[in-house]
Amino acid sequence: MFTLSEENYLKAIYHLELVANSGISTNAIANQLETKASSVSDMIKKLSDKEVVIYKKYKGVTLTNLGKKVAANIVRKHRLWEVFLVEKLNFSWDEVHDVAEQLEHIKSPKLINQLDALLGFPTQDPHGDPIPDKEGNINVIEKSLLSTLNKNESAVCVGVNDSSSDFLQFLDKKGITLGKKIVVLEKEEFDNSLLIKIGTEQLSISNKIANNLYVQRK
Amino acid sequence: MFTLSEENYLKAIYHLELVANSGISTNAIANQLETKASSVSDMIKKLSDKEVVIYKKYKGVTLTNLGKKVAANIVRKHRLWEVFLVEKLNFSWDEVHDVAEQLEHIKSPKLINQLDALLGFPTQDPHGDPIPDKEGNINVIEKSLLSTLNKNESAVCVGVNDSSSDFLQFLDKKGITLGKKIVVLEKEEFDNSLLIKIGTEQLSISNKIANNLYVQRK
DNA sequence: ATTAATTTTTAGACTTGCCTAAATATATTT
DNA sequence: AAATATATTTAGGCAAGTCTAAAAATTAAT
Repeated sequence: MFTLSEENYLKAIYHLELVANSGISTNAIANQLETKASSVSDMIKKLSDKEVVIYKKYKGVTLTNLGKKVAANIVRKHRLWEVFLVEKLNFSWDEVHDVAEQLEHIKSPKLINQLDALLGFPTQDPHGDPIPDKEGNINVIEKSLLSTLNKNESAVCVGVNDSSSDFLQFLDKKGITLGKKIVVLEKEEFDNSLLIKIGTEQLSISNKIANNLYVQRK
Repeated sequence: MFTLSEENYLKAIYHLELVANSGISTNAIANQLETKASSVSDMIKKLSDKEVVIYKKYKGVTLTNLGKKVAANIVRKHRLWEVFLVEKLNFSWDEVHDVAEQLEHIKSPKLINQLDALLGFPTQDPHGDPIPDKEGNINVIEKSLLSTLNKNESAVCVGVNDSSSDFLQFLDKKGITLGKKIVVLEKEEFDNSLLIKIGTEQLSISNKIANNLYVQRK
């Protein structure tokens, strides 16, 4: 069994490994968890004793298969709860993260299995992120950043890279929701902004926005 | 804001106050929480500093109005989650306690309000216990222990005094559920056991059982 | 290939919440 | 009312998880 703190470390390492190619540094974890490298060093020893990470001093850390499974299960719970909050309790997608952050630590296999069933076995959370199955496997869908599209290409919104309230509320305000079709009408060389058609609307989208919105080419 | 441990102490004191008439002793709390009196002494000082209990050394402890409100809110959350587990996730009434014990500590007013609405604003949990409202008020219903009924009296099951799995599963096995009508056919002087009619069945009920089942006289 | 800069680890301390053992206060007997 | 028993508090210590500051290792730069 893992403490709340251990679970948070495992989750952080799990997320960092998805984008990293080598071992995860103490500093990277400290940064992710808003804590200090010295605290991370301490905790990594405990996790290493529990055989969920491989740790060589000064060489960064890697999840073991067990560690990956434990971490994926926490992510699974987090994302299922997010779906629950949106689908059943009328939360909007910018309100779910903090609550799911608490709910993900509830320990009850039956609870999470029944929740999964209640929600109809969803495969994605409200932000388009994949929900790991019971074994921790995720179904990776092909997606690209909106910023990589060329003029006249069309695509469908499938996810966000930034889940901050500010960004999500901005998308709401502009009527950009998952599943919506986008066509790139113009691509401005100067500032890499895009003119897009979304529904019947035309919108100008800054590069920063386009770098945080995932689409699937159509 | 209160820590998990502080919340558990407040809840324990709240439950003890419901059946006590004077201040709650250190030992009573220690007993309820399966901890030591010395630990309770420590914690009570913290709770006193936070103005949720009144504490005079050696004189027991009492919840302040703030303390009552905080405690009632935890109980509210616990019982709403129990309803959720039974109504939405197909838990049986003997499986809900431990999970609700975790869920009651989740901090999100919106979550609990929306959950309340999803469940249709229930006033009782699966064991017949009242769910405090947002202000901490509870709707006390008139109820008696089955053991207090006399021969030929009839009543309806409305709650349990013991929520242990063993007892609840026993009731399931005998087909005794909340809402069922009971008639006392015989009362045995020797061992205080009862012969009751429940539905079309006749059942012999020991005094211990009758002392743990609440009914409403009809 | 040394030196300098950065990263990581260690050492020591702090807080929370718990414990045991001892001291003190209250309650109960006689 | 003194003596005994019980309840409560205090004192000191321990584990988890964090921190700061210093030491050690690694990486980068000259």
